[in-house]
Amino acid sequence: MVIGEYRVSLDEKGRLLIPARIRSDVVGNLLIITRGIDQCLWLFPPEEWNSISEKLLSTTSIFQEKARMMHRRFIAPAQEVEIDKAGRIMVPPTLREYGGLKKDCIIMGIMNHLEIWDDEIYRTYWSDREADFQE
Amino acid sequence: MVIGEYRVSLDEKGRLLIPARIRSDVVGNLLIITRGIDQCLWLFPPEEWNSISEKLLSTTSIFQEKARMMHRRFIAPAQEVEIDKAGRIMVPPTLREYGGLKKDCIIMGIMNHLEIWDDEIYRTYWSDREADFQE
DNA sequence: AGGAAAGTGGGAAATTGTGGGGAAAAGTGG
DNA sequence: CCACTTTTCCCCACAATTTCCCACTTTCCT
Repeated sequence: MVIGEYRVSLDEKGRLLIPARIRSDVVGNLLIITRGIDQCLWLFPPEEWNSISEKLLSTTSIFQEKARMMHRRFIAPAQEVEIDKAGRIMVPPTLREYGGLKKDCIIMGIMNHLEIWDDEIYRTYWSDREADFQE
Repeated sequence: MVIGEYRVSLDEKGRLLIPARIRSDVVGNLLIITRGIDQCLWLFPPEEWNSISEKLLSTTSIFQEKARMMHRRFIAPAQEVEIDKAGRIMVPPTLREYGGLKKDCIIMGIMNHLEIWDDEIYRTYWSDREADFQE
């Protein structure tokens, strides 16, 4: 039950502060981070992630083309990250690259997950869509 | 229960480091490596491999075309590899060639198996698919 | 204004990753 | 069968990264 959108920044060590407002709504200090759709990163609480990944894995086999694709796209890039004592997470390098994260980022809560965007990419996302949104 | 995607590189001796994050989720220090689908290599823990290979072998006979194909494709190329004290495996030359592994590779955990890709080939894999993925 | 909480940065130890030497084993050719 | 080359294995030393921790600054709240 997390909502809100915040401006955050990656430090030189690749750490990203989860704003206190969001943090207080996260249960443990563990999150699963993976690639989202539209060049952003998704963060899930472990239980949420388990139900998603189980769904993806249970019904499918590595001998099916589509299943392999889904596994590679969502399961493989996922990593467990811990919120440190200062309330930061370390964004893994491969995901930092997928998300195109530079320094300035946006983190937002959307009920049962969080999204991290590169600030510039997020702006572009909206400027590309604001037009078709007007109908 | 292995997930994560990491940038790794083959050294001149054909050795490939299994990142510590993945290693800690692998039970013993033995893995079975074989050809995967889509020009990557698959790595299984021994028990997982046993159940897969048994399934492939038990239900089929060498007098069936498809069975012979599966055996030659997955069973025959399989080799046991050991994780050495420095956490590396030695990728057998034939498999290295099959996977098109040059220097820069990607290793990823997909719950009960690992995949190794040549970095460039993996990029191509996605650039070929990103389009149909958008549904 | 003052105290508490939130955010920021960086030092240093511990762990992880990298490369390579050299002995042993395997492969090759006469 | 022996000499020679190549590959593999085992080990160590160094480099890089990560982790852990602490101290300082800024913001928020009363």
